[in-house]
Amino acid sequence: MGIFSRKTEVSTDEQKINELLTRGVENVIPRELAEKKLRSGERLRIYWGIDPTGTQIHLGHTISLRKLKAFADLGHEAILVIGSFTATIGDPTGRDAARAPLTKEQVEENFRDYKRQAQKILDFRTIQVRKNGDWLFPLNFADIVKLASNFTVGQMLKRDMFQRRIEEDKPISLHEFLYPLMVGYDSAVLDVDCELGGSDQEFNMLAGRHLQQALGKRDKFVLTTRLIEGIDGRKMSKSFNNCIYLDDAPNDMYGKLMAVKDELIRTYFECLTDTTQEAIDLVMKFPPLEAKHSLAVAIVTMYHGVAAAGKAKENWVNTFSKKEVPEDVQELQSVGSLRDTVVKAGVVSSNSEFARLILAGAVKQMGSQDEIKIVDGNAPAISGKTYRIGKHRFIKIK
RNA sequence: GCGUCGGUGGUAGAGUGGUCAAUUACACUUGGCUGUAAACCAAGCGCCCUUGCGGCUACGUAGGUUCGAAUCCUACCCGGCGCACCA
Repeated sequence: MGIFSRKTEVSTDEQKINELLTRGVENVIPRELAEKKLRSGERLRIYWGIDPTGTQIHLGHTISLRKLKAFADLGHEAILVIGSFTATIGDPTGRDAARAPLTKEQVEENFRDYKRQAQKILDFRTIQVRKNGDWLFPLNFADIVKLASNFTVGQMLKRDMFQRRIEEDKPISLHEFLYPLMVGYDSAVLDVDCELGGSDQEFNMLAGRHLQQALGKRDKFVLTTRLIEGIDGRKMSKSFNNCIYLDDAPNDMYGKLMAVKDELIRTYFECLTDTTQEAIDLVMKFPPLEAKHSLAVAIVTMYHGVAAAGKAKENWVNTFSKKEVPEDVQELQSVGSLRDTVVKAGVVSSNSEFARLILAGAVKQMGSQDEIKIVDGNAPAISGKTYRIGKHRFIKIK
């Protein structure tokens, strides 16, 4: 632990503590314990666990990442736990049973990639990284039985996800009961004061609190971060395809942020940026379009810098407000007809799909003044011309 | 192990011998209206082409019955529930 210990001053600034426990936060359990610990001036040990499954970090994940950083910034001991063991077990939800166990090398590689993305938020010089395989792999069956004896089936079944699955006659695999055990053991081994996680992890984290108590370790509090909605208002999730990724290019990130529902602007500001409450209140008085521009600029700046954000805004205004051709049009080599060119490049998924788009009047050739609607499905791809398909797809023929 | 119910398109969930490329809802795509969006309205939503009341492939997997099967039969795989088991 060497370099992390000592000489770090722990801040007990009331306002900072308050912000820490409220902004982007879903729940703090138990709240009194959290407040007491944070005010004590003691250096707390806090951790957040991730699965090294090759995740593309999206804005939803950044709430926890940023929270971890906030703890570190206050002078606490922040630990990032990589689920190197859990990743080799398979999908805890049982949904994707065929998920292949990851090898050690894959875990390493995935984490490198994760770190590359997370670095945009975390300063790894002030964050410890631990792998839960270090203490989970050595456990034998007897150890596991002993651990399991700390829980009752009733406790496990209380989890509402299980309740729902029982009601719906959906399967619950036995190993799903072991998952909270593993997660809980992490916090017992690390003997932490606090665990962070998405609110979907609340049950697992509380299992850890229980286990830690049962094993006579520190009294841990749990802080769940909010699950943020994606562009369309549903939970941000890869399966809904409504995520904004840290790896998104500035223009994409900007475009996606502009597509966010108006009602989410304030939430995004509060959970995803450091903009002060007063500034947010001020921005929210703007017309929605402008408020959203502010949001987009703020977030793109965080991950790509001011210059890129400015350019992204300009590009967006040009293409969508002024209906000009975006600067980064995809250029395609013509292979004869427009259909073949565009299908071959994967811009349109199939010939049938292209035919439908033609029928719907979605395919247009851009001119300096007007757009010409293309009605002939066999129209050639004319060199030098730019075509627009629907609202968002632009291609230029070389 | 026995019994029983079930496995359908991105999801939920209809359909129980022909009229089923499969009702419907959500999601998605596109057009209209807008502020880019949302909401709303409309169309589309397996693939292929010589675009036709066209061909091909699809309702867990493999066979079978039939002029014809998502629908019936057989085997297998997977799941729920009940019974049994209580080491």
